[in-house]
Amino acid sequence: MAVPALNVLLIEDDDAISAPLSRGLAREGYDVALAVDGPAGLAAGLSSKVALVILDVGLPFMDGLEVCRRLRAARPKLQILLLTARSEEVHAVDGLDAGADDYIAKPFRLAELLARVRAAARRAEPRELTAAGIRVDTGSRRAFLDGAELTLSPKEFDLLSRLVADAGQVVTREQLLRDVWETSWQGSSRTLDQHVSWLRAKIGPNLITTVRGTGFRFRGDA
Amino acid sequence: MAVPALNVLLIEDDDAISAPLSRGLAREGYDVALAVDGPAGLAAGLSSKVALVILDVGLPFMDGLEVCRRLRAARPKLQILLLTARSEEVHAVDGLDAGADDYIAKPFRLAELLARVRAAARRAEPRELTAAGIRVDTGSRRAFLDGAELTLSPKEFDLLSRLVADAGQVVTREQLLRDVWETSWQGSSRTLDQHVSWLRAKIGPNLITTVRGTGFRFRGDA
DNA sequence: GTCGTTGTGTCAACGCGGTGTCAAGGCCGG
DNA sequence: CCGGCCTTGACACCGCGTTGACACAACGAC
Repeated sequence: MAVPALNVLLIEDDDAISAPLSRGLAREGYDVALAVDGPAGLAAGLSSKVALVILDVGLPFMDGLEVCRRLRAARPKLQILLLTARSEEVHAVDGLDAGADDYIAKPFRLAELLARVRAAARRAEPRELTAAGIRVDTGSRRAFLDGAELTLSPKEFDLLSRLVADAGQVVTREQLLRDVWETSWQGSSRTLDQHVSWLRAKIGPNLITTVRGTGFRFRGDA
Repeated sequence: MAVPALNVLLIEDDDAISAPLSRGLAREGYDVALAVDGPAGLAAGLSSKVALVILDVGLPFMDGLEVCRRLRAARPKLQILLLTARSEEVHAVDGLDAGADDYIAKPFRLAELLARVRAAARRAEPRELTAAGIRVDTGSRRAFLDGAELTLSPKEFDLLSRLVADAGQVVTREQLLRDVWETSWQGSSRTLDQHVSWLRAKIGPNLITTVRGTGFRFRGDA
């Protein structure tokens, strides 16, 4: 399902936790960045590229709750998932007050955390993507070209969404296969090219440009 | 979101809880009112504008349970969601006895509360849903097509309600099975398709669109 | 420039699987 | 016992994804 390589920021000083976690997240297809103390995490989290933050409450130099509060103040729609050292120590109230969207108590199972992250990621996904005359509405799964609705197959829709989500940037074949096809099999296959071809037939040949040896790029606004 | 500006009343004296909560609710698109003690909450809750109440049991001047009882007596169909200080203190029995529709124990996760609210909102009070010539009155469980009443079976009505509630949006098969059938079994079954087929026979084939591989979408425009 | 190599565009064909619908059967309340 | 209502299996349809084949464009070596 077209999860467009969501940027996740992990703020955690304990390597024993952050290492397996970021590995697991990467395996699920997220783009993971790591910060190891409060101020660094806060700075990184202010970047609009980050859509989801996993935040430990116990951090050097700046309390996690404080980081949470500041992040929330600056970015109301950011998804913040709090890791609490023990469920007793930090009450839900504190987390709520700080503006966290969800929290999970250590020790936690990796699978559960990933499930929570998936849920948060769904909430974080933008409902509408727009670039170069194309509008993609993920809620209704409809796409428009200059206001006129396009009739797209499921895969075509997912592919277009993925490309438009990173409009102006190159999306590699591997990313596309991973996000749209959910297979990391990178055997040579014409499938991807075929779908790109079909898309071009429907939206015109100028919006998707081939980046030879790498992938494709959707036209950034202009 | 799915619910068009549902009026929610939050009765909570602790600012540390009410502040983030009302922020979270507002972010989800609800119209939130706040009352900080029992009598005020009761008064506000009697207004027919309010469709859903989130009620803390520990309140100044009047016990939350008492507020709940009185609200229930006056408005049988009002959705009441109880916040209990700790799961041990107030038993489910008390809450149910007082007439609450759901209750949730502190500490709770914001995401979970919001999910419960969504569920309650879906059940909430004589709501009239309208889209594309269809009018659904969930109070009397009657549906109309261009003013003419439809004769629908219970499941057909539930299905139509669910689709119209998210008119313009794709409702996945999983969501429909969960919300209409309340089973999370996602075994392949033709049941859902059969009901959609029957619905189409009664309201015409153009209002419900199949979104292949995902679910169905009810026509969004008026 | 020419050639060879590698990556890409696209056509056509195939087969799978999601969906629409009929019909049979079961459950339940009147 | 009858009549709605829901479920389920069966079956056909057809949209859709996949794949192989082939032409061709891009690029490097010379």
